[in-house]
Parts: sequence; structure tokens; C-alpha cells
Amino acid sequence: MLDKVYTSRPVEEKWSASWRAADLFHGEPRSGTKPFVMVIPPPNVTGALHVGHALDNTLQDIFARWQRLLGRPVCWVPGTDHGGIATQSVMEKQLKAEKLTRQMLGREKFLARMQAWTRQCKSTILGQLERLGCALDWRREAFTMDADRADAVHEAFKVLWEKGLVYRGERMVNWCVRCGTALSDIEVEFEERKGHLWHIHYPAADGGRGPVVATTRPETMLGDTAVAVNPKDPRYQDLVGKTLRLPLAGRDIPVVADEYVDSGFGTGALKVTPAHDPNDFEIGQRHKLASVAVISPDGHMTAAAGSAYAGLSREAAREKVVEDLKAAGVLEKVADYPHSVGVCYRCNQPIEPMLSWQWFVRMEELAKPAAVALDSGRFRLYPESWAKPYRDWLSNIRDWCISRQIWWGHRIPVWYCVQCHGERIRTDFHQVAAARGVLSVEAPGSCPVCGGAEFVRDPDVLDTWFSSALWPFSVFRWPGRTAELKFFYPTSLLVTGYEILYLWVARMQMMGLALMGEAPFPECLIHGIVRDKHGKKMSKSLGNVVDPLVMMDKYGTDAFRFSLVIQAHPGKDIPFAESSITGSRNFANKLWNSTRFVLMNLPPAGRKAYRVADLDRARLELCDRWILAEYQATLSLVRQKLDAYDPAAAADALYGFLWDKFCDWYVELAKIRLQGQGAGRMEVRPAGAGGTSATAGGPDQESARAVLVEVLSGTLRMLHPFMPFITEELHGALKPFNGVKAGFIVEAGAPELSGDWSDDEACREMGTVMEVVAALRSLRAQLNVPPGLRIDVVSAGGSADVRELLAKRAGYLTALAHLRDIRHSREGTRPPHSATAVAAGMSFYVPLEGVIDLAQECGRLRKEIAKAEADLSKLAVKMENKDFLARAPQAEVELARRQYDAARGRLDLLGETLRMLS
RNA sequence: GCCCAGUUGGCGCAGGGGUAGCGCGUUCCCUUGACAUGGGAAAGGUCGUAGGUUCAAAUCCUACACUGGGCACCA
Repeated sequence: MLDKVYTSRPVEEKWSASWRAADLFHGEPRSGTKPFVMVIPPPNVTGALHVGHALDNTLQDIFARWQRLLGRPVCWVPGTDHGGIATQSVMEKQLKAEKLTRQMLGREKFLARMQAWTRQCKSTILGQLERLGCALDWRREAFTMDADRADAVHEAFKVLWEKGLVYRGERMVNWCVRCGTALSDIEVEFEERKGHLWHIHYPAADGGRGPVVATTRPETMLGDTAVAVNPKDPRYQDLVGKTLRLPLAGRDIPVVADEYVDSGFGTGALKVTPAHDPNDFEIGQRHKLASVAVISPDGHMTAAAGSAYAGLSREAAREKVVEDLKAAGVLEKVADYPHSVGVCYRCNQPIEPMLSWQWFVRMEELAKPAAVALDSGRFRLYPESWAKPYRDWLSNIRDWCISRQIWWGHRIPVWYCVQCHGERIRTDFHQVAAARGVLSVEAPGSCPVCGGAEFVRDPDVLDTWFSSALWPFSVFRWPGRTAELKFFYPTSLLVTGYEILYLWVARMQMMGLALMGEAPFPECLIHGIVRDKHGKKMSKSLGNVVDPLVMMDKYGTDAFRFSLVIQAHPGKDIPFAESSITGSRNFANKLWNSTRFVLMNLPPAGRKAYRVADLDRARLELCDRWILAEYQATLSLVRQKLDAYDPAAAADALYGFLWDKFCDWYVELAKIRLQGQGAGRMEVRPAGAGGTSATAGGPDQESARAVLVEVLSGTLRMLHPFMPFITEELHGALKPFNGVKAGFIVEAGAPELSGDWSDDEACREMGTVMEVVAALRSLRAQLNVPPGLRIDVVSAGGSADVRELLAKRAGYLTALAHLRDIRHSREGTRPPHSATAVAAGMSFYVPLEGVIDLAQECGRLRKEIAKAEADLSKLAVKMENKDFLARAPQAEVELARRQYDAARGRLDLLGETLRMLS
């Protein structure tokens, strides 16, 4: 027998081990079937998984397991990402703790440490995914930087190279001085920060008055090579072409006219620093201005900034420049000025625009097919609201900077002839004009241009997203023409968060189309991010990070998963509070105990399989017909919601069905039949209105068992994708009774009731029973009748239908409202000292001598009347509206009339009762 | 600046033309033979504001406000 409370850990360990031992989730190519394929968004090997991963992978697991239940071959590929800058930063932090730098170790030793770290991290992550229950194809584990993936990267680079889609060029790139590397445009985030607008007077070279420029970055003035004004600005007409004397530096710089300048902003005069601002760079190009780099790649001032500033950090230089300007009497004004600052998405440090030689991918040509795929419906995003931003991004695409000045990554397979480029290529790589080298993974033999034999390899590595972009086919060992690539590509669905829609999803689409000729996945489910309970983003610095392992230990994996999923409404972020897991844990326990109940009421195992299909439908009880109708409706709703990629709604439907319908009503009614025979307090007293089919024993008991077993087994199977462990355990426990042969639940097939079990009549009749039960329970509570006390009830009035129904189902009322006896009074006589409940168009008198105080009962009735009146008046508005009666659809009018009549009837009955009492 | 989403009981969220739903919390009663991680009863909302469409608006439309996000950016 099961324990009273579900203990998750041993169950999870048992099934994880069994699934793995059975190699249950491995998928092999086999002809004639269309597989369901997903590739995991590979987590970075930066540490352990967070709740966001837990959500992402739970969602994928739901679809993987659901498709398995549907009988499709499934392949869900696990793996990890080397994570470029992010992972290198983690290692550099570790080194720092040992008072080391990567330069001190040297490239080779550093990479060896990275490999060791990666091995350790991978096993942590994969272990966590298994702990989470993920039905991953473990034999296909891949890593974005292993040998197979390196082949894919080299091939992709080569193909793009041959098509002229990768190129090296000197551009103004986003430089992170902390990470020491260039970044792509989408790796720059903009943050609103408080700053100042400094107004500086630039005197004319002859000593006369010059323009005042406004800047947010005074330290860059040391690198100014011009001042620009709008050619149409009347204030500055005379100034164009004049020469100014740059304060502090003492250099002479020209005033140029450029359309770019907005005369409405600041003073209308713009200082131009071509080396440190992308717009100034463009102005510099147009006017052939010199470019003076005053900030070095490590964020300190260069010699060109002047001896007073060289070596200072950007921040310190700013302070000193401001001070010096003040001292020189040219600082005219300082205003507070909040503005957005571009920062590194990894380390949050302000980006420094820098001019350097980098590798780029030409994107326009790649983006077009991706846009066509979207427009033609060959690629769909869920929810659809992401389509427009995705489309806009593709249309406004800019070239992708793919070279990174770090060590951890796929090294760019290009070599440069030292003889052609000069010795400087060794020391000043990013400043040397080298548009093209020799494409090769190994050192080339001789230079095709000069025959020289000395080469330096490009020191840079590729953006980590370059290898990620190939993931849907690199995991199947492209460029090899493998059987699995043929069978599993394109994949079926990609599930990920919106924060990497452009970084990853779009790039996979583009690379898949370019290199495979087909979109890597036709559908993509975009989910929100998991936030803390206040809606704030989780971050280590805020200290609001939730550790999935802790949650799984504390509440069980199934509960943790379920709480995430039930809140994962399409397109919405999830505010995650621990209290929401307790609800799911309680639900798991409810499942546990409802199964426990069913098992307790079955004969010794193995006798026979209980199946609804074997039952004589005509002889089923009302509650059987009702729960089967509800069950079937739930199954179809859940299927529909899963098809629509709305697992939250599916989870909610299952939760409500199991708890509110199956447990609260069906199980309670089944008790009458299962335990009624000689079961003391459960005994049903055939009331005045006659016997009931709900008495225990024989075929009826067997019907109840069959319905319990089938509905519960099916619900467990339907819940399995959401809560894999507990459902495996419980479904297993029911196996001797439910006729399922399959070894594991996932092989048992999706639950289904053959035939149409919808039953409006049963639902209507159960609705009436429930209404009466609720009214009687409410009355008991209002009168403080002790729950243990069985009361007598006399009913009066009502339609013949309802009277007959209640007479037939008196056993239901007796059990659920805890009655001793219920009988109908043909004359409608109200017993003395009784309270009255009104429901289903009739009165229910509860005689309670000594309990009922006349005045109190009148007060209670008045309250009920007030509620009934409010209810009625809402409906009356409708019925009194002639336009409604004339114009609304007839079915609507009829419905409203029925509702009105019912409310009217209820109010009348209550009023009548009150009159009789007073 | 442009675009998108949201604004529903104390909190977190569903719903999306026809008398407002869920979970948590709150109040009262109950250790009854599945489950106190439970059962029963109850309180609590003019669905952001102002207009409009409609027989009927929380739901559709238009403005506005606030919140969040994306994109662009003027120093």
C-alpha cells in the first residue's frame, strides 16, 4: 500500500535510473515514419542551470513525451554550448582568485584549463537535466566545440567564404574594454543612465570667440579633429571653414558643415571624435578628417591624449579633463542629462566604439530567405506576436561582427603571410590592413601571392553564436551526409526564450536556409523569462536567484515543473514565488492519494483489467456518465491546447479536472458504491423517495471500479508529460488493473475513450444534484450544524423532472450533504422549527429543533433574498430590454429567459418562506 | 522618437461580446476509513480613465494615463 504522503526523491531516482537503463529516449532513423525532433538550446558551460533552463527544458520535455505518447519516433538532442566570452569570464575570475591572468598562463595552458572546467560543468548540467526528468536522447549528446562541431564550423566558414559572405574589414566596432573584445551590435544593450551634458567653449585659433559644443563624454575631446555644424544653421554660417584651437590639447581643428548635425540639439555645434564615435567616424570619412585614438583597447588614455592624461582610465581622464577645462575657463555649463548608454550584455560595462579590423558576415543576402520563410508560413513563431519584431529585425539587418579577441572558441581558420603584411601583423594585428588571408585549418605551406612560408594564424575566435547557429544540423554531424541528418533534419520544433530570438533563432534560420537549403525548424515556441515574485529579473547581484535543485529537493521535481508550466502562459513572463510550488506539490499529493484510494478499493491484483469499453453503457450510473463525459472533454481540450503550444492551459485543465471533478465529486460518490455494503456510516438509507442504484455490491461496484481505474489511468498518462515521475510510479501501480501492457507509461499511448461519451443530460442532471448539495451544505454551515450530525431534509415543490431526479439520486444527496434522511412532501408542508434552502426550483426544509431561532432564520433569509434580488435585477435589465428581445439571437433570449425564470422562482420561494415565518 | 504587450478581488494570474474565473492569502467549521500537502462554507472585484460601436462591452474600436519590453537614437 502507498504511504499517506508522496515522497518524491526515491521515486525520481528509481525512474531516472530505469529510463536510462532502458535507453528509453533514444531515437534511431527508421523509414516510413515522420519523427518529432528537437534540439536543446544548449546551456553555456558557465556553471549550473537556473530556473530559466528548468522552464525551457520542462516545456520541451512536455512536447517530447507527448509526441512519444502519440506514438511518434522522438529525438530530442541534448548538449551544451562553450559559451565564448561568458565562459572565459568565469575562468578569468577563477584565475584572478589565484592571482593569475590568462596571459600569464599562455594560450595553451589556459585552454587546457578551460577544457577541464568544461568537462566538469557539462556533467553538472547534464545531470541536472536528467534530474529534471528530461527525455533526452543521451547517446546524441553534443558540445558546440567538440570535434564534430568544429568540422561544421570550418565547413560553414568555408562555404560562406566561398560565397563571399564573410569578409574582413576595418569598421567602428562595439568594444568592451573589460572583456577585451569586439561585440556584435545585438550584444550591446542600452541602459538609461544619469549623466551630464558639458558645454565647452572652443575658441577660434586667432584667440577670438568660437562655438560652444555640448558633450556627454568630455574625455574624448582630446581626440577631436573638427567641430561640425549644420550647413543651414544661420548662427554658424560664418564659422564654417574657420579654424579653432582645441582646448587642453592646443591643436588646431577645422569647423566643417555636415547635414548630420541637428541644430536643435544642445548648442548646434558638435565636437567630432572620429576615433571614438560611430557617427563622428562617418563625419570624419566625409570630410577626410584625421582620426586620433585617445583611448586604448584596455580603456586607458593613450599617448596621443597628451602626457597629462596618458595612462589614466577613461573615468579618471573624464574627471581630470573637466577640472582642467574649468581651470582654463572654457567650461561654460554643466547640465544633468539622463541618456542611454550602450553596455556589454555580459559584463554591463559601457561600450567603447573602436576602429579596428574584424571579421563580418554579410547579412542582407542571408536574411532574405529567412524573411521569405516567415512570410510564406514555412516558419512560424508562437505566439504570433513575435513575428513582427522578428520580421523587422531581418529587414533592418546589419553585418554581423563574428571575430572575438578572446581565446575560448573556434579559432578563425585563416592565416596571414608575414612577408605580405609585414612584421607588424604579429604585434598589432587588429590595426593592420589585412582584408584576406589564406583559408586553412592547418598552417599553409606557402603564400599564393609571394611564395613566403611564414604565416601567423588569425588570433581571434568566432562569436559563440556562430557555432550555435549551426546547431540544428551540426548535432547530426553535418557536413557529413549522415543517416541521422537525413532523417532528423529539419527538426520539428524549437523552444526557447525571447531574449535570444535574434541572437540565436534568427541566425539558425538563416544558416539552415543558407547551408542546408531548408529552414532548421518550421515552428518555434517563444516563452517568457522566469522572474522573481515581484517581477524583477533574477540576478546574482540582486540575490533573488532561485536554485532549481533546491526547489526539486524541497518540493519534488514534478511539483517544481508543474508550477513553472502552469504559469507559462504564451508570451508572458513568469513571476516565480516559492508559494506557487506548494500548490503543485499539494496537487502531486492529491494524485498520489486518489490513486491510493482507488487501489484500496480494488480486489487483489491481477484478476482482470478494468476497462470502460467493457461496460454496458445503458447500466451506468449518472455520476459515471457524467465523469466520463467530463473526462473525454478534458482529454480533447488538453490535446487542443498542446497542439496550440499552450501547455499552461493544458496543465490547468488537467488540474481542474482531477481535483475539482474527479476527486471532489466522482470519488466521493464512488465511495457509496465501493464501501456502502456494510460499511457503517457510509451506509445509504433508502429514503422515503425510494431506493437508489447507489447501493453497493455486484455489477455496480465493478462499474465504479472500471471508471475509476480508466479515468485515473488516463489522467495520469495525460499528466505524464508534465509530471513524469509521479505519473510513472502511479500508473505503474495501476497496471495490474488497467490492462496496459507497455513497460513504461510513455509507451502506453495517449489516453482515449473510444466512441462519443459526451452526455448533456448527465451533465445537466449532475449540475442539479451539485446545486442542491451546495445549497444544503451552505445551509448547514450557516446554521453551524456540526459536520458529524446527519440531518433530515424535507423537500417541497419543484418540477416533476427535478423531483424524480432527486428521488432517484437521494443517495448522492445523503452522502454528499451528510443527511440522515431526505423525503419529499407532496403537500409542501414545512416542518416546525426548520430552516429553508432554495435550490433547483424547490425548497428544502431542515427541521432542527433547538437550533433554529425564528428571528435568526428570518435574518438569514433576508440576506439570501437580498442576494437573489441582486441576481435577478441583473437578469431583469436584459429581459426588460425590448431591443434585446427583438434583436438578440433566439437561443440567447431563451437562455436569458430560463435564467430569469430560475432567479425569479428562487426569489419567490425565499420570499414566501419568509412571509410564512413572520 | 517608433512599435508591441500589459493594466481584472489583498498578492500572482486566466478569460476575451451574453449575470466575473483560478491559485495563494483571509474568516468560520471539521482530524469523517484516499489525502490536514485534506474537506466544507464564506468574505472580497463598478475588469486603468474617457469616449465610441452594439440589443448587449471586462471582452471590439479610438484616444489618454501608467507599467514592462523591443527597435532606433542627438553629441
